[in-house]
Amino acid sequence: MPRLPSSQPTEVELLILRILWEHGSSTARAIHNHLAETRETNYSTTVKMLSVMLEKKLVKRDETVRPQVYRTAVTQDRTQERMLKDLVKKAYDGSMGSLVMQALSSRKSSPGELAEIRRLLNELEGGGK
Amino acid sequence: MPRLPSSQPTEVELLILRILWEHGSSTARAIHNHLAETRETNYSTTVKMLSVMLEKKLVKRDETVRPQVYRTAVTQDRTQERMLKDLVKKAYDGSMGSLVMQALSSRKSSPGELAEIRRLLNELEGGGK
DNA sequence: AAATATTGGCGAACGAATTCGCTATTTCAG
DNA sequence: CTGAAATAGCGAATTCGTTCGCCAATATTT
Repeated sequence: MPRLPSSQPTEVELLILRILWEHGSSTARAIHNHLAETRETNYSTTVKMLSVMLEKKLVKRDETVRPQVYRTAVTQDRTQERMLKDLVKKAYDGSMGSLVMQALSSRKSSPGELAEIRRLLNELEGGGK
Repeated sequence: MPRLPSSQPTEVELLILRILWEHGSSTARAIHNHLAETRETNYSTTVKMLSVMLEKKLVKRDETVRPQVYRTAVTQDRTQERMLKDLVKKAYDGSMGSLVMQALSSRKSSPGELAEIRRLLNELEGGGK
């Protein structure tokens, strides 16, 4: 009757990771202050989440200093890639290509982004030969 | 102390939606048989999930026939788009472009897919003027 | 050093997601 | 028509994610 353990960072975990990616190593207090800008949350909750993330090895903690300092244990790239792959598997039947096409057509990317993508595309097709 | 109601189809809901998208309107039994190919699940569970999805308006039900027949109430495109947009917001800071770039570089798409994407890209840049 | 404030940690509580047992209803074979 | 088989529905149980209250430990202020 259970449910599978998610393997991907959850909603709040991701919020905290993003704060750490953006601001680098931080104390619980600093993390909480950033979090509190967006959501109504309690300091206790932040600390608890950090301890959960510590167990899941999503963050590491320097306990030699006071207050303790947290840093990420996963990179932003790898995390994004994992989540993306997961979405492709769950919703696009494994076809990354069809996801990309939908992404491009459904959303207007900026001209700069389009140029960037075109450059990447050239690289990929060139390298493939 | 709760958690927010997810707004996106959940794991199992998505599995059921995919079955319906692929096979069209189906009875609970037929849906269950497809589900059971992949996961160990009970007929009762399938029926329950369908009733939950009915409440959430993810599926509709024709009760005039016996056995009742379920069909989707959401399209695959819209669902994918929603989930994609959600991922972009949560993990890519809203930048669809950076998602696309990571998608293209991290995964080898087939040459056919790349050509298709290039075609789409031309169309987008052309149309933008 | 005592009082006060900040930091850290634990366990309880709640909703969401998923599961299934059990009962009721309907269908169908004989 | 009667009993067996399939279908439908309900409520309880379980896990995960998230929240917070409360207490302990540590640091800061007076």
